[in-house]
Amino acid sequence: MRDFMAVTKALADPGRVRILLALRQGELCVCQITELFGLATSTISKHLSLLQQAGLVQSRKTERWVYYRLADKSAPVVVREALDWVRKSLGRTTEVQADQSKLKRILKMDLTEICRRRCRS
Amino acid sequence: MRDFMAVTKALADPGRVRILLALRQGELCVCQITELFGLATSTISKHLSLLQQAGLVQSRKTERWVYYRLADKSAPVVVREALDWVRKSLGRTTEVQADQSKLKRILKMDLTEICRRRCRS
DNA sequence: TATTCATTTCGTTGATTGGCGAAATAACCA
DNA sequence: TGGTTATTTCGCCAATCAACGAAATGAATA
Repeated sequence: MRDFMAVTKALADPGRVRILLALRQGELCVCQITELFGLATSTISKHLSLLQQAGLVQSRKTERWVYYRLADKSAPVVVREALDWVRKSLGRTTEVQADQSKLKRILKMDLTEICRRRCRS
Repeated sequence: MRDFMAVTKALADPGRVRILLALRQGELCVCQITELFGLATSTISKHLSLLQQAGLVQSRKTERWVYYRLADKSAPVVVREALDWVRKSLGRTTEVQADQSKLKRILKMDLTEICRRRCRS
């Protein structure tokens, strides 16, 4: 019950759900996600922390960046089914596809440039 | 997205999830659910209203009582899958089975007696 | 018609949550 | 070592939410 509620609470915010859907593309670093949604870095970091506590995402640190990715097949059943449900329910909505388009553009940019740009603004 | 978030927000409270699991037994009236969880009637009513708005439960009014039941097969896919996920994930946890035991005792009681008892306390 | 009774709605209170910027942390580079 | 840089943590504010009791609703009954 405890684990299940961690998952439902993590899914109860549209921003976090959109992060999960963005991660279908593959792993993303915090600054890319920040750029995608236009929120403060600290806000995104908090969301990611919550998603990770629920087991929905995993992270990996390389050089200066922390990459987040969706939980893999070794994750608990409740988590895998939650991710399947999210993908199936929202994968094709226009809102999410808009995120995907924007993300494609972001992925073409250089990581360091994204971060530098964000600091200026 | 809007509909999906209504469902996830509805599932983000343990009390509401326990209500859904209790309704596996079949339809229950508000006073029975109130008795089961020991919360104020107004609190339960609000939870049920939220669950209904999300499409997870349906209601039926008969004589003095309002009965709530789980959404049936005519419900949207996203709702049916949410209910399946909840049942599969939590159906056999000890916490939920405790609710079931208590519910069995409540179902043996007379409806009018449950309501009368609650008013006194 | 007036009353009773189950439920819903309303208004309030205390707790949780999402958002931000600033400070702390941790890893790389000069 | 000292300085940059990406991320996390902290402290704060505004908004949301769960819980309650009281008042309103609405249907059955006396």
